[in-house]
Amino acid sequence: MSNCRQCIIKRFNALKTLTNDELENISDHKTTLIIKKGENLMTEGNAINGMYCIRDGKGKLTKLNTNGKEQIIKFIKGGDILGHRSILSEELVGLNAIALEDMHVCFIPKGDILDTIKENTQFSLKLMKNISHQLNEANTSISQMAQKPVKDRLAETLLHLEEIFGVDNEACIDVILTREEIANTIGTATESAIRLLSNLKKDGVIDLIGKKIKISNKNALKNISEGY
Amino acid sequence: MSNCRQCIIKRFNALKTLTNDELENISDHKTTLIIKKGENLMTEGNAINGMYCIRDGKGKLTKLNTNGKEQIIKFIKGGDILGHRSILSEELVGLNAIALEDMHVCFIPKGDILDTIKENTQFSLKLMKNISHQLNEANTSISQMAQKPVKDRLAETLLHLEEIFGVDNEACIDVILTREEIANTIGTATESAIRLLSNLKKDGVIDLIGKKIKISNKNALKNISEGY
DNA sequence: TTATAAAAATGATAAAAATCATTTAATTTT
DNA sequence: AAAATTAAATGATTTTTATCATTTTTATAA
Repeated sequence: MSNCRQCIIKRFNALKTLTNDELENISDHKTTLIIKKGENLMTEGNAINGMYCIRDGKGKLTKLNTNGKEQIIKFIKGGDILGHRSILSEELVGLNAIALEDMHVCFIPKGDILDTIKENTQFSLKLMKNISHQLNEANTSISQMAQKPVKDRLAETLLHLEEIFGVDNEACIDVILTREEIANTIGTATESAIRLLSNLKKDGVIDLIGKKIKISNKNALKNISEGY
Repeated sequence: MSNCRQCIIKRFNALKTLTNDELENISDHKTTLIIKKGENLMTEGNAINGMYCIRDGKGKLTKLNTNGKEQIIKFIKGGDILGHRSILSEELVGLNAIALEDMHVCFIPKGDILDTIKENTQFSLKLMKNISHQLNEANTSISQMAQKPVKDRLAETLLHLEEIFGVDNEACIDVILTREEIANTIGTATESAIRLLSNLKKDGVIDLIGKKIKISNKNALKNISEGY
């Protein structure tokens, strides 16, 4: 089992503020797990007794609506932390975390997280910064969901996906999503998402190579996302 | 100028964790201000150098969309704190805070907040809890905006408004909003909001008394908000 | 109080988006 | 590799929601 001190993924999150002693302690208590594609790491409505740190793999955070439809709230990848929101608010988990591909994840017990918060102000501040930033993003999302038409939201989402996951060696957005998942991200019907993707392709703004999407005219896409 | 130790509004927020010494210190540094109806307490995109604690008065947190439309993200009232998200994430203010009626507000400089975070773990934890809770609410909001029809969102919003602001002596929701503001909360056109309110009245679910709204059949409204 | 402006209400119409139905293509399974 | 399943694409249609136009009501100012 690997040691947290050697782990380089932590430099992307609040765990980078930990002292060597704190890291040793967490190393001793952490467990590592493999989440296979399609499996749940966290489930909405459940209690949680620790925080997850994603080592690698991509995933989605979703919410199940009353009508049974999935809403994708956020995408996750290596370096992201999960579960801290629930621990800090002392509420049940609010979102499902589902692997889009096999993931390697470390689990750190709640007690260690709370102890570290009490001892290490820098860690506290980084956690707060993380959640505060997420809150700001969520507020922006609400506004866009409420006021932008579906086409604009699709453009926005494609730009966002490229920003998060980067591009592969063929310049395609480096994540594989079904059309349904894209629809569930922008909050529309699958057929509408498919149609709008086809239109963007016809207009030369994107390229569709199987399930992969390549942004071929980023400026045009930005304009569309802003309603032009 | 009043003293924070005597202030009872703080029992509704993170400031209740402060020691007497900390309260004295903040009392010395705080300023009190009156925000008249319609005025801004915070403005989107601005820097902020402190945290606000609302003593009384009601307000709205809004975001201006690219098309110039206002989206109401959240309602605020006495006991709520503002600006801490921006301080903690070290980002610009994300929302406008606008008074719906005259407000009394205290301003606490950023330095005092950050000092207190470092000294008082309970205060830190309460702040984190506050933001974590807000993040959870925001995520729920995204999901509902994306997937619920306008009618359901209106029902949801009316229930939410009653929960936040309570009712007056005539059992009306105790806040005065224009139809446009209601529309900007649920993310629809003003005319649509008006029409749906009229329908709810016709169906005997609510009562419209001038600008005041009375929920006359809460169960029916709950069912509507859940899509039945 | 009357004039003026702003907000609310309502009808008619247009645009956006969802749903249903079917076909085509891509994956999986046998 | 063929069959079966699932996902993607596309057309036709309906539903939802927005926009435009106008009237009525309410609030504000002269």
